[in-house]
Amino acid sequence: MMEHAQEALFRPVRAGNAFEETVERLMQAIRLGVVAPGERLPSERELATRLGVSRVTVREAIRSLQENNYVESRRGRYGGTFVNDVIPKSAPGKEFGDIQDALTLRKVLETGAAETAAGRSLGSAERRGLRVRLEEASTATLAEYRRKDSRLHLAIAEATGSASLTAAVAESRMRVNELLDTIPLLEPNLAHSNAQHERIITSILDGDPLAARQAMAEHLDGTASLLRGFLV
Amino acid sequence: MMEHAQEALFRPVRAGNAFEETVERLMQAIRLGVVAPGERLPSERELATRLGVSRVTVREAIRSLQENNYVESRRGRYGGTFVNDVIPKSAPGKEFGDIQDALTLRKVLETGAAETAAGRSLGSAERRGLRVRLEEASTATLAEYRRKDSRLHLAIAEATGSASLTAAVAESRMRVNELLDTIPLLEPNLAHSNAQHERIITSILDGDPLAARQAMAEHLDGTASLLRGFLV
DNA sequence: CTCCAAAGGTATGTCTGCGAGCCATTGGCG
DNA sequence: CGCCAATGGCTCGCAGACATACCTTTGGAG
Repeated sequence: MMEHAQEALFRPVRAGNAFEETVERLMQAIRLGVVAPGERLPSERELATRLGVSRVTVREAIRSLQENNYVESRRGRYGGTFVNDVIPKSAPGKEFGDIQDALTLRKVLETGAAETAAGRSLGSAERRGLRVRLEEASTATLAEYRRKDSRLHLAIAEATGSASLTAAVAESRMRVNELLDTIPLLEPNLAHSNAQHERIITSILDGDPLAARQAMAEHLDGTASLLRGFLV
Repeated sequence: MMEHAQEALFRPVRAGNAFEETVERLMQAIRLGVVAPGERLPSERELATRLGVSRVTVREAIRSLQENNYVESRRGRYGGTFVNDVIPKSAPGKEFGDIQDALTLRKVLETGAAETAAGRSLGSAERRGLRVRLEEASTATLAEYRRKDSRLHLAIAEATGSASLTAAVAESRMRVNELLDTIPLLEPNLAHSNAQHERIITSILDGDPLAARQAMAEHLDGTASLLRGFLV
């Protein structure tokens, strides 16, 4: 019997209870900037359907976000639940192994995504989308940088055309962002990242898979060593 | 709001109910060969703890496996639930998009795993483990090939030292194996695969990440085009 | 030969989460 | 100005899953 593989297969079947998991998803959407401050979340009924949980559970999750001031709800037609400008909260301490694990998975997923995206023939909408996200990230302030950065990286994952790869990247980024939130974000890092983003997107749009992979790998190694330096 | 990214974030929070998910996990362990025919599953109490479900749920899952003749249970000390020799069941029809999605994710994960494993300094136990799995796969009969093949690929994922990457590979393989079970497995494919496995493992043991990635990519492309040919 | 630890088999009461329905509020449209 | 569609707010009963406890079987150790 393969002892090590069992750890993967016999891990817990549920990430948590439905409520906690729902909170986590909504937090992801907010922290990754998929729903930006001022924008509206899908309606409770729609979220319940899409997340596969009851509306009661969705409401409990939203209530807890309200209590932490992440969102505000308004009733009536054209009402809804709107995202506030939020202060990212810091994560609890992590083990070295966890960090290494998260970074390993991220590198595999994101370099693979960049290579795959570069190897596809992208539609004009996708090409435009990538350029827009790049522009957004490059003009972002320190406060909004993490969110804009995530949007760009998610856009790259989407450009692979694989929904499950996009989901995996989103989850992976969430894990890594928790770690990144605990360390300072400095202007020089930001400028450096922007230059790397530029290379990555250019390589993808030029249809150069190897260059895209290489550029993404360097980009990720930057933040990875930053993380290891600060947290270990 | 990023419409496409929402599809990933707002996907259902639970893969299914606890019972179905538990059945799925046990099936994975059996179909991937992590627990081989004749071997014993962990005890019900242990599975309940590790999977994070109640023993009642574990028992219901095991019962349904018994009814489908995948396992047999024996009472008493040194009893337990033992894996039978099973006939792989065929999967229901899939959409082309699903196939593409599964193959894209698999390629990203497994080429990344091969490269990462080759870039690490492996312990002697890990090196030996890889050689053993390679040997097992190369001497496998047609009937046991899929299982031995999966064991080898999982061993490569484990060699990255990343538990979450291993879990992702296991899940990905499960998806792809469902598809592979619907198409014939031929001797020539098998011989070809063995040669490729040899190259992959040699590259990993030699510490040559690029060669490992390259060899894995070619290996996966082989079955990928086979699949596309048969299923589309 | 006896004991007993460890495994599967069974039963019960509790609680979470779900479904479904209804209420309250709001702002645009006719 | 009144209607009404779409949204959040609320309640109640049911089904699934859980924790816990106890029973039954088995085979090795003493």
